[in-house]
Amino acid sequence: MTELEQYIKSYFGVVSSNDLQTIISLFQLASVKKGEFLLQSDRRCDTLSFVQSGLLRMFAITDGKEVTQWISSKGYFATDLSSFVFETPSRWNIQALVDTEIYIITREDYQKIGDLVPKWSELEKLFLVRCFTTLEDRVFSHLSMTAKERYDLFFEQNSELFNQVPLQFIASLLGMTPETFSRIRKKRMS
Amino acid sequence: MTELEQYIKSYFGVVSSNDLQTIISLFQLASVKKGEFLLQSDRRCDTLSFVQSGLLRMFAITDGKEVTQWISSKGYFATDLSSFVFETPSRWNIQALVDTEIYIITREDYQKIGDLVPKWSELEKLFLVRCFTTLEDRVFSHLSMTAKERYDLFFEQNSELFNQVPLQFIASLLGMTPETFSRIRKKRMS
DNA sequence: TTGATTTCTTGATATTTGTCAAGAGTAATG
DNA sequence: CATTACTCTTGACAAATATCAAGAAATCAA
Repeated sequence: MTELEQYIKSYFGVVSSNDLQTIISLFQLASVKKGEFLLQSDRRCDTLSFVQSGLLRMFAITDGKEVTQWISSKGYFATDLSSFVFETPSRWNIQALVDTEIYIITREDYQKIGDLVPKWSELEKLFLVRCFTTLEDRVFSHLSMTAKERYDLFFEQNSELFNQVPLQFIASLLGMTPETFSRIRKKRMS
Repeated sequence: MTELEQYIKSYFGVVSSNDLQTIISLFQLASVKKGEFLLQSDRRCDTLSFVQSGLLRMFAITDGKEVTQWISSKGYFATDLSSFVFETPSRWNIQALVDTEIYIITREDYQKIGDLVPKWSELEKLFLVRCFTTLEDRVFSHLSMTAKERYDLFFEQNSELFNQVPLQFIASLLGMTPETFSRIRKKRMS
């Protein structure tokens, strides 16, 4: 499980070896087949997962159109955070784009971490602030950047996705149509 | 200080009377004159504030242009969360749009809350998840809505700002130019 | 109250992005 | 490997939004 250790560390920071073992023992390795849903909107989200291999897409449907909010690749986590914490209906669907392996934890087991690892609430806080900051940056990109600029920035930071994921989904998460995406891409490749 | 109690409750949820008193005693009432900066970008953000009266604008400057990320009115909080928590240079400026009264707390005093109020870390977590969810919604609005739709939604939720704030700032935080904003507004008013 | 300053509106025009439709390319399945 | 289904690209066109410039309106400060 040494890779899960890395994901935990990368999100939550330094944890003692003992604590790390405690945390990791509460996760289960599981598989999601291509096309399967890890979460459906309007259901309650009872789990949180780290992607070990494969790809998960988080999306919602409005006006009959799918809007991709994020794509989680190896090392990323996936959950509807609001639903996971508040037990409200989920706003997102989470679906596997390819056969995917995940480390998954239930809400009950997640809550145990807090009891077993004294420092946990502090680590969790830092984790949440990082997530918040990432989204702040993302909002900012929509206030201050054009479609081309968002394309370039995303390509810099996530180039590996461009040959693993249907490009229409990347277009959607960047807030543009597949056609616009395709035209920008053409320029960038020539 | 009964209003500060309400802000705390609205963000952090139910707190016992005793704990609330403890928390509130660590905040100071302070004034920020119109035009004054509560925070400058690239400086470290050492405080968190709730607006008691007046208006604070959070913005950044890129390519010589000001981009308004948010406007905090009565009851909202204002800080660069990332800088406040990680002590990194702030990405935002925070400036008073009018003479403003705030309840302010320093990082040191904020950390004391955690020691004095046992439930605090749990409340803080819920607070952060709510903030995260709000930003998720905001990202989603840029992926799935037109300028008109964002205008309408923001007007529904924050109509009081429309006659208190230079409209160019609202335009910016909605991700459109002042001209586009003005034209949409004209249609909506006729 | 009166200038001075800032903010808002409006029109003309340019640019960006979206829509629709068709075809080409690619991958999935039996 | 053949056919079926997706996915991507391209062009023509439409719609949305930005830019620039000028003037009107509102606000501020002396």
